[in-house]
Amino acid sequence: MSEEKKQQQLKEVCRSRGVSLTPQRRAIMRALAVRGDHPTADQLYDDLSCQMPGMSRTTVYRVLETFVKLGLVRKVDSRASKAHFDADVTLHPHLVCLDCGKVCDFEDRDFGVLKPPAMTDDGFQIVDYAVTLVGYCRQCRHHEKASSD
Amino acid sequence: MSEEKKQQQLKEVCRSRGVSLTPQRRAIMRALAVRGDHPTADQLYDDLSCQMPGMSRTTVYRVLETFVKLGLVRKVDSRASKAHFDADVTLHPHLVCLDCGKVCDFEDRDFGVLKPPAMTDDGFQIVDYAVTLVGYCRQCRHHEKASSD
DNA sequence: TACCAAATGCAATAAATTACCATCCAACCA
DNA sequence: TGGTTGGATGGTAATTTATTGCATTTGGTA
Repeated sequence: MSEEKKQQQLKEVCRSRGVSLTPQRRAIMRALAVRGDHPTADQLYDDLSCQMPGMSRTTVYRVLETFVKLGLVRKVDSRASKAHFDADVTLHPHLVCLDCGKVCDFEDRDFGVLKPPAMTDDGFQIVDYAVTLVGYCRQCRHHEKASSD
Repeated sequence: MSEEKKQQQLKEVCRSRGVSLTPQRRAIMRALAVRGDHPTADQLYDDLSCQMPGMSRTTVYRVLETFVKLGLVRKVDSRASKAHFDADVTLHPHLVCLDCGKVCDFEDRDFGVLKPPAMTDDGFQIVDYAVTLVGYCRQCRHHEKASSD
């Protein structure tokens, strides 16, 4: 989805759910939507603090959480202990680099399309799933070569 | 794999890789292997500090990391920002509860068996993958009912 | 049994996230 | 258009999770 469409979606969802459409929320959505990778809250804060001086780190964390609740943004699991965010909420597999922690999309969107049951025998209700491919991005493989034993 | 077999494996790997088989390592492996869910380092520390007074939190973190490096334990991604550990290193899908953060095994081990390419067009080298089913465990669904609107 | 490198325990530190609260402003209404 | 108000923000402090430095202890081996 384009950045403009995402802004449109943000506007509609804010209106229909009765939450304020603040400049910060617009800026955070823009910053997230224009990135091809899937940044952490802190990476977004770094991007934003230049463009919008006074933007608070707390606000970035808070707004992202709000977006997740509103279904505008998806939280992506990575192997590192920080949350990554994705403006594309449709189900698709991700690549995670074990070296630099970068998270990006796997091109083949039909890969790993599954039909999990709505409920397990144990009574665990399944509402979503994620397929994560783990390895080493091109950049890190190149560094690796230089320093490998 | 049973807890005894896991201890056996630990012994063999320690010997072959030249690392010490300490009481702490045995205790941490036992504590992990006997749990059906996949605890965090801190949960294991809580379990262990009762049985083995003097056991240090640092040691738990450090030993788990060592086990991962030795291939004895797998680190499991969850939606929460903490690492979970699994003594079963074979590839299998996990269930993650959005409410309590608990991570456990999905019974159907053939579910989500994929064959990712070794390399993407972008030059990302794939070495592993994970399938994570997300939802609400039975316990949390019951609590939910009581407090739902 | 004695040695030594590796492992441990403790304390301090770092990184990521959340809580708190005074101030501010987007949305709504007259 | 100006006033009102409840939700949102910014800054700091606190919390949670994880890591590091260093002195002490100990498993493995001669």
